[in-house]
Amino acid sequence: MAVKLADVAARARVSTATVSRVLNGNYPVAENTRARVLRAVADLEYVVNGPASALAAATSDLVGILVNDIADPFFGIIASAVQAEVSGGVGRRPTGVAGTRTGDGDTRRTPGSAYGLVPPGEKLAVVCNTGGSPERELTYLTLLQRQRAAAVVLTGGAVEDTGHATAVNAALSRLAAAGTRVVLCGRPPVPPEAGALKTGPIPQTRTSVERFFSSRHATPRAPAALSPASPSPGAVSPVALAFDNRGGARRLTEHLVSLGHRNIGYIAGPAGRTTTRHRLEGHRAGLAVHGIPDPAHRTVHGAYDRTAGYDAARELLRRDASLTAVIAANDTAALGVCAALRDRGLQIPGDVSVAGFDDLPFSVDAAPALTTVRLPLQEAGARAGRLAMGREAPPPGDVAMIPAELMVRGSTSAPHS
Amino acid sequence: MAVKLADVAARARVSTATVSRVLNGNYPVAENTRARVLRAVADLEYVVNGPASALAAATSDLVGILVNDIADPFFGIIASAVQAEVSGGVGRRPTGVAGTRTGDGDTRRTPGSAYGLVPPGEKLAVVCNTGGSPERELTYLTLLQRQRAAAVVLTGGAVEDTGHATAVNAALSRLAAAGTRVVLCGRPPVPPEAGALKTGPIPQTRTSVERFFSSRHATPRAPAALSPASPSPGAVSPVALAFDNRGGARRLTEHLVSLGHRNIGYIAGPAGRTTTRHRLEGHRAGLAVHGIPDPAHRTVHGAYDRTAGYDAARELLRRDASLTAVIAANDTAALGVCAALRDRGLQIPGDVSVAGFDDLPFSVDAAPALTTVRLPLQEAGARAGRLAMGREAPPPGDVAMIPAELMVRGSTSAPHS
DNA sequence: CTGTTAGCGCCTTCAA
DNA sequence: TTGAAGGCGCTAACAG
Repeated sequence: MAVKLADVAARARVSTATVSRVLNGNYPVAENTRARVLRAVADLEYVVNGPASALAAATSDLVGILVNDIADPFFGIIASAVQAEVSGGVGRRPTGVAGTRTGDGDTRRTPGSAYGLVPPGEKLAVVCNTGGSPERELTYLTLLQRQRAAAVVLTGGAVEDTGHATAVNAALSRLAAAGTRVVLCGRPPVPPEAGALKTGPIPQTRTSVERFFSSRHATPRAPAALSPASPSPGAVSPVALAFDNRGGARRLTEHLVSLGHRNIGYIAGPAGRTTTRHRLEGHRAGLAVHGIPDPAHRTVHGAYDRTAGYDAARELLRRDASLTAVIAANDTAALGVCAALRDRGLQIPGDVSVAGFDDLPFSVDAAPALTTVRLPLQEAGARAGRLAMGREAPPPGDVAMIPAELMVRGSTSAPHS
Repeated sequence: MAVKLADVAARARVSTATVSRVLNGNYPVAENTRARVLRAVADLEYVVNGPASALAAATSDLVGILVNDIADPFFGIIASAVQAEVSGGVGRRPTGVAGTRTGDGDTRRTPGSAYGLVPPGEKLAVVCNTGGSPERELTYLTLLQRQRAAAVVLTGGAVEDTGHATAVNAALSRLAAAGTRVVLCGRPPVPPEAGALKTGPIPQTRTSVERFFSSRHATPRAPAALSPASPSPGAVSPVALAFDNRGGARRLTEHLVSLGHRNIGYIAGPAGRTTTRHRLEGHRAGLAVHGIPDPAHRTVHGAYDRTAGYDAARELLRRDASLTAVIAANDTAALGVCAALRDRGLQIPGDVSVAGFDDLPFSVDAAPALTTVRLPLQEAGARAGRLAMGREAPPPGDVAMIPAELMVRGSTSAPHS
C-alpha cells in the first residue's frame, strides 16, 4: 500500500499523531480538525495498515473460531452465532466517537467516503476449519497467537490423544497468558491438572466490558505485556460451555428402551474424540439402567457423515439381524442409516427405529421425521461469543453445562413383533 | 508476548537475522546453527509476532473467504474446499527446508518441540460470515485489506444494489492493487465498466507458482509496494468462477414442463441478489421456450431457508389452487415446501411435484428424494482455492462457467389428472 | 554462511 | 488541543 498515515497527515495539515487519534477515537480532537482528517482519509482512500497498528499497539481485533468441519451445519450454526455476537454485538461501544463511525450505512454515498473506516471496537471474527486434524488445530492456534488474536473460541469435541491434548492445553495457556480470551463451546472443560501444567504470569488486561464503560474518551489500551504479573499464577482454565452429550444420549436410549427395544445398534462417531465417547457412555448408561446387555458387536464407529451412517448401518445389520433400532451419533449419519434401511427394503420405524443427535434443521423434514436430541447450538454459540468479548460474566467455576432435549418424532416406535 | 526474536538469538548465540532465516527457511543456514536456533525456539516457546513480521515483510499469510451464511451447507461446503486447498495444498513448497517444518506430526513429542513453528508457506485460511449484509461485506473487505491479506475469495450471489456493487468493486480493485489476489466463486464476474472504474498501478508481485518453482533457496519476497507500476493500468477484473444458475434453472423447469406441468409455482430467493435473479430468469426462459404463460402471482420471494419455503408454499397454494408443481430457489427451502404440502395433506409428487436447487447432501435423503440441480460446490471451491494461491492458471478471459446438472429424483412426476 | 543496520507504519508518551 | 520523537519486533539489503 502506498498511502500511509503520514500522507493523510500531510494532506490534512496535521501531525500523524492527530490522525491516529481521530482514527482511533480514543482522544479528544477538535471537531474541525477531525473533519479535515476524515476528508483526507476519504480522498486518499486510506486504509489502516493492520500489522503496523497491531505491532505498535500490541493488540489486534482478530477473533478466531475453530471448528472441526465447516461443511457440517452443526458447526456452521455455532460459528454463525459466535460471529454475529462478536462483530454485530448489540450495544457495543455505546459512547463511540461519532466521527469515526462508518456512517449511516448509506451505500450510495460517494465511494470512498467511508473507506478504510470501521466502527471502533469492531472485531474481525474469523472461522478456522481444522477438518478434525490435530495438527491443523495446533497450527491454527499458533497462527492465531502469532496474530495476537483478541479471543479464540474452540467448538466441538476434542481429540483425546494425550499428547495432543497436552499440546493444545499448553497452546491455550500461552494464548491466555498473552492476553487472548479463550472460550470452549460444545467442548468439555480442560481438566484441572492439564490447565495447571504450564502457566506464566497472567497479565491483567482490562476487559472489553471495562473499556466499553470507561470514560467517554477511553484511555489508551493497557500495555498487557508490561503489566505486573498477577499474584496467583494458578491454572489457566478457559471458560467452557459443555454440551450434555452424556445425558442426552442416555435419555434417547432410555426412550427406545421404554418403547420396548432391547436390541439396539449404535453408530458412534470417530474414535478418540470426547463427543463420541460421551454419547456412547450415555447410551451404555441408558442400557445399563435397565439391565440390558450391550454386546460389543452392536457398536460401530464411523465419521459424522451420511456415508459413514450408511455403511455402518449395513455393517450392523450384517452382524445382527435381530436389531429393532439403530441410534446414530448425529443426524447426518442417521440420514445415511435411513437410506441404508430403505435400500434393504426395511420400513422406518415399522421394521427398525432410527434416532439421531443434534436436531439439525433438516431432521424434522426427513421422512419419517427424525427422533433426536436437540442441542441449542445457536444459543450456545451466541453465549460463547459474548464470553469471548468479555460482554458476559463467566459461569460459576468457569464451566456451564448446556442441557440437551429429547425430541421424539416419527422415526421411532415400538418394535414390530 | 515477552519472548522475542532477539531473545532466541541471544540464547542460540547468533544474530536475529539468522534466527529469522531459520524460521522462514528462505535462505541457507548451517545445519548445526539451525539446530541450535530451533532448540532455543523450543526452549523459549517462542512464537513469531505476526504483525511485526507482516509489517516488515509487507505481506501476511491471511486468506479470507467471504460467505453469505456460514450456517448454510451451500457455503460450508465451498468454504471447506477452499480452505483445504489453501492450507493443505498438495505439493505445496516442494523444496521446503526440512528443518523448519513442524515435524513428523508426532503429537507425543515433548510439548514445545514444534511450538510456534508452522510450515513455511502455510496460509491462514479464514472464513468471514457476512450474513448477507452489504455493510458487513464491506467491513470485512476493509478489515482484510488492513491485514494485507494474501488473497480473498468471495462466494455466493452478490447484492445488486448499484451503490453497494460499486463500493465492493472499488474495494476489490484496491485489494488487487495492493497485491491481494481476488477470486469470485459462485458469483458472477464484475462487469467490465465496474472493474475499470478505479485502478491504480498494479504491482507485479511474483506469483506463488513462481516462488514454488524457483531455485532451491527461494529469494526473498518481492517488495510489492516498491516494484515499478505495470505498463497497463487496465481494468482489475478478478478471476470469477460463475455457476450456471440460469441454465440449470431452465433445464429444471423444462423437465417439469416435459412431464406435463403447466401451472408451476416458483419460490425465488431474496430479491436483489444475482443468484435469485439468474435462477428466476432461467425458470422463465424454460417456460417461455414452451410458450407457457407465467402470471406474476405464481412467483414468491423469500429467504433461502426452510421457514421461507414453508411460508411461501402456503402462500402460493392460497393464491392458486391449480398448481401441480412448485420449484424452490434452493434445497433448503424445498424441504420447507414439502413440509407445507404434507401439512396440507398433499402427496408428493402425486398431488404436487417439488424441486429444489444445489443438491445439498441431505436432498437425496428427503422423502421422496428431491429432484434438484446439482452444483459442484466442492470442486468449484477447490478450484477457487488453487486460483487464490496462484497454483492454477486462471481460465481464459478470467471467467469460467461452472456447469449445473439436473438431478431427477422422486419428488417430481407427471401431474395427477 | 553470518552479522550489522536500517527501516516497515503506527501508537504513545512527553512537551508545548 | 496538537506536535515531536522514540520505539514495537521483524525483515532485508549489504557487508564481511
